[in-house]
Amino acid sequence: MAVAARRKFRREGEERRRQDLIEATLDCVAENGLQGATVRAIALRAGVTAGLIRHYFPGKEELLQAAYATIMGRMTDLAKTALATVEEKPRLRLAAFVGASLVPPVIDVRTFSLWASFIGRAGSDPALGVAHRAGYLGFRDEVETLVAEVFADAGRRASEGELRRHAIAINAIIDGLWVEGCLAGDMFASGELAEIGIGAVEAMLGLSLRQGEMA
Amino acid sequence: MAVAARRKFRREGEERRRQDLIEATLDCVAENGLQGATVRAIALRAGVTAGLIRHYFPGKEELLQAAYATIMGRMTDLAKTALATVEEKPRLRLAAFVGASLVPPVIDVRTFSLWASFIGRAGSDPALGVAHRAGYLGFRDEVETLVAEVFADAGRRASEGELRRHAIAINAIIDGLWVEGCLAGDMFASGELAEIGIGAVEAMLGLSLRQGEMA
DNA sequence: GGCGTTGTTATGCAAGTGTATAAATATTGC
DNA sequence: GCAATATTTATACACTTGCATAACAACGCC
Repeated sequence: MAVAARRKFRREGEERRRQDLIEATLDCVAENGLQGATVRAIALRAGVTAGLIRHYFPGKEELLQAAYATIMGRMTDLAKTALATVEEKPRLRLAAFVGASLVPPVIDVRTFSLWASFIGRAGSDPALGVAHRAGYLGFRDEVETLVAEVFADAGRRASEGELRRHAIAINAIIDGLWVEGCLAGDMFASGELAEIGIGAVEAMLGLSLRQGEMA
Repeated sequence: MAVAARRKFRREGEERRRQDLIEATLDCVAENGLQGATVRAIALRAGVTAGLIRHYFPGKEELLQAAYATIMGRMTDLAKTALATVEEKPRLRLAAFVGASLVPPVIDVRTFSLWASFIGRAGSDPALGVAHRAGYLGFRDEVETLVAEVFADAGRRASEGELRRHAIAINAIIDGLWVEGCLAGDMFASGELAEIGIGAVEAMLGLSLRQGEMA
């Protein structure tokens, strides 16, 4: 008798399974928004059955939080990688940072979809709002430090307020170009956004940031 | 006998009801994302029962599309209002436009929530992607025209490529500051973002845009 | 190689989903 | 007032959702 055979399976390490489930969740959210992230869809994509989710997470809510933490961490890491350039001179480092923020893998539709899906609820979900602020401020502080170094290197002085405003504006330029690059990357030539971003920052600071034309 | 009384109701004009339903939908989406926009939640907020939705829309999908079209139109209108300043001189008009884009009602958490909720699916939903592009390009063209007028007014010449790059960068500055203002408006003093935005655009164009200090 | 542990599947359930349909009543024209 | 109309409510249905539970089987240990 062909009785419905029970599905074969392998036991995976706990960390591996958790990671797989989180990754599957991110895939679902990226493709169909939070609505698409049902336990069954997630399980299907992770290659397990739905019930297993509750073996690794208290509930779907916690899985989503873990997924959000993961994507936030990943974005932060990307930003840090962009910051950790090998360049020595502050001006080159700033240029490298801006440029790296405006090409793949930072420019990425999937990441953008995830960001938008989660951040859309930052207005109503306090936890999300707080997380965004923390990430943004950390990021902006780094930019501000970088700008301060650039100014020092160029022998220019700037007040705290000026540094703050510059950091806010540079952040905004990067964010704005990032959104456009993610949403409609094909409208721009390869490297064009990076070029525009660096040019804009140069103009804003009144300094050349590239080698060969440095004052 | 206290038999369950049927609910009283009033007949509203067709257009009014449609608008109410759309507005209720936007409220639901803004507060709890697309997930929160269930027919019952929408109906409750609109003060009607769920079945009525299907009397005005073929299905929930169409209601959501109508809601998206509404918010897009509203954002476009706000942008147009910001563009339609009374200023005569191109430089003042550009400054007024940038400034108006960075204060309420353009800066608004609810609008941002709606934008993020819908745009998150622009990567997977072609219709959304196309709509975004159209809106963005229209917007950018306006900025480009404005920049061209500013240059002409200042007696400066710029190639098509330069104009394009300036428009892209100015757009990005506005968008980036807009996002921050919406997400964490309380981190900035009133009018600070507008000030930063105008200052950044001035630096990028190498021109003063305000009265009294014009070259 | 048998056996306990527990990761995993399978099944079931109550609540919520969008939609279809019929009944009821507010409104209009006479 | 009264009948006709179609807006609105009420109810039902099939399906999906997250979660609970029990059966099962893969792996480690002796």
